[in-house]
Amino acid sequence: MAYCTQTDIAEKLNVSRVTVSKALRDHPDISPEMKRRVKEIAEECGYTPNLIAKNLTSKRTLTIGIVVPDLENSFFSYAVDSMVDAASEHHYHTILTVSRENEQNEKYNIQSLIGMRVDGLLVCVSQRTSDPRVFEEVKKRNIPIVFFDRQLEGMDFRRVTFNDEIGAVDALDQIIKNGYSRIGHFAGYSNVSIGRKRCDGYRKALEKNGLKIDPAWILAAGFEIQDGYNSFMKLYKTTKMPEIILAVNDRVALGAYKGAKEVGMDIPGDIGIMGFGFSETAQMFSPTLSIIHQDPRKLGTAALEVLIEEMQNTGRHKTRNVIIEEEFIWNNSIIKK
Amino acid sequence: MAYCTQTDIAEKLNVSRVTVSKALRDHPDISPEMKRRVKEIAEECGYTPNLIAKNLTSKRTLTIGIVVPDLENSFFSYAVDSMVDAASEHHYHTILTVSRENEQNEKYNIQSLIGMRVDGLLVCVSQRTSDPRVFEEVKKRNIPIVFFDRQLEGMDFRRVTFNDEIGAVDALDQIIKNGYSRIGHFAGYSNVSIGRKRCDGYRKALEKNGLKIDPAWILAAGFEIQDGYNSFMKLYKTTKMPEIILAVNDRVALGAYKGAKEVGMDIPGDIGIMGFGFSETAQMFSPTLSIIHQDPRKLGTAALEVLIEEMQNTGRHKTRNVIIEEEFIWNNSIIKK
DNA sequence: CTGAAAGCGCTTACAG
DNA sequence: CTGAAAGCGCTTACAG
Repeated sequence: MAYCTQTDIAEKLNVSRVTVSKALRDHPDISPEMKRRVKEIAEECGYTPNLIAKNLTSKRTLTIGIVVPDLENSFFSYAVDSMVDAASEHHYHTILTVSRENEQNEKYNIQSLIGMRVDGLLVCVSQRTSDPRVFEEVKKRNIPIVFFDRQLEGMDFRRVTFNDEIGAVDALDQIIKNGYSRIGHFAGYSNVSIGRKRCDGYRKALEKNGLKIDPAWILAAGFEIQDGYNSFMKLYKTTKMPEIILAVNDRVALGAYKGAKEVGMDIPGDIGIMGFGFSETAQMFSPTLSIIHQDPRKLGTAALEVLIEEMQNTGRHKTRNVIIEEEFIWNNSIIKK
Repeated sequence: MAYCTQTDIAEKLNVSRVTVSKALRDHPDISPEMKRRVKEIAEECGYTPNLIAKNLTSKRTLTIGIVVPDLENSFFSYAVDSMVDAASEHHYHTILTVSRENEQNEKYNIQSLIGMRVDGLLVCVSQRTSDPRVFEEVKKRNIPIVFFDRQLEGMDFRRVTFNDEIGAVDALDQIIKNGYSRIGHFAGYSNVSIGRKRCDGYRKALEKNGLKIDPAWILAAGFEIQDGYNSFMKLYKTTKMPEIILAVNDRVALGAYKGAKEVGMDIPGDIGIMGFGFSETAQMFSPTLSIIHQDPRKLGTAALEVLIEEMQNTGRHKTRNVIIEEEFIWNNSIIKK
């Protein structure tokens, strides 16, 4: 027989199922001797509690559902990794689903997770998600949910995000204090929220430090390697190059590296490059990329903690939005004067 | 009320629970009119089937448990991503667990998955796993299981792996046919199976092509960036440098890049570098790294397919071990003569 | 300290 | 075409 159940154990011992159930859970009702006997048999017949049955009765699954847009983006891999870790510390299992940046998949995933009666939900919406219906469903059912990294505008769920604006200002403060003043920005598109916020941070930092903003140094070309490369080449053809380029992400920074290499400019000797990113990827660069560090592990861990709080309803001092600090890591792509 | 059940629907309609259950599943027993009415109410009250209860009765969970050593290794992220994709095509859910290269976690994860009564298991064991007991447990319970990438020696479960030896021979054949003959190898340690197999491939390729194997060109230093760097520096101090270096993985190749840069050698102009790896990482290199491509998606998809076969017991023509081919991708780190 | 009763939300097999 | 009965493996609340 493939699985041994509590009933099987009860029959062997000639006691009731209840006794077995209690003994297995170390319920104070049961005598030590009985517990010993029950556990012995359980061991013998290879008893594995049927979590499904347990969940049906207990109304809790001790399971958290995770929805990410894409695992191939290593940022999310790291975030998920830390969530899984943190969850298991709290004795929760995790069910991971991937929506591949597709709103339909995302909806389907969330519905499945509801069907599995997860105790809580950790979700990072796809780039295009706009339909709030599934989330209203979640709310109606009182399922605790926390958004991380990205947010669905207009919903009052709790969320954990980075503050790119502050991150950019802090980092550029350091750069400027170090004596740099000619700083350009390879921005994403301003109609994408991260693109806009990072660019805002860039502008604020310059203003704050009394530097003029030169529109020719803000190149809004996109988020991919090729875009960074193109921006670099375009900039190279102008007479006045900046000393530092702030890239909207690491892929764009990589494009700038490729461009610099092609035209024979040395990093950091001839030009300094920095970008929003995270440490593992920064180490892949040569020289290692100076980054405004968005630590996916901090994000993941924080999101899980907030969810736990939400699930235990201990959130008396709820802060609806948790902001994760970004930290400037001065690697080797900018000379420290 | 948070959740609406079949019973709720039945009461509203004054029919039995069975009727509702059948109507919802489009059972031929039920009249179209009744189905319509049931579905209408279901929609109205926001009915979501309780998968847990369903599973308890149906004895199937339509869920596959995945165990990986580490998500921070992007190789596994990609593999998992493709598994999740492929699984959902077959209408299976996936539960992902991460063991962090720790045998204890791994054991715990597998036991949990058994407890959740997953229909099948996809596992990549940790580097140190040696205790076969959990796996014997799995076998005793007749839970279909497929090992991927790594294998636990001595168990006769099905597995899906790469063949590094063939991959190396194929790639080096191309290199040698292209006119190169002085080829070195930055190996891992030979007591680790992947290190050994890749090195064997290197040796075989040279022998096959009638080239002498120079022990001074085989540097077995480890698997990390620093090891590649050290090997490069050591090699650089000798008088005779090879034309090509085959690195045991991409991290070691990266170390070699750093070394080359430091001593002012141009890749691919002064030296060619290649390594075992996969395409996304190779693109991060500058110049892009020539790789013996271990495609994690091919691996993941194949593992899932084998598992599905195993679960459906249709494996009449079972091949116990599925080998995934590696393909040489000639990027920009080696000059094509 | 032990157990009989009832139930979680669903399905299967059978009867009408 | 519809439903009463029994059951999946467990737990809770109550009685003895």
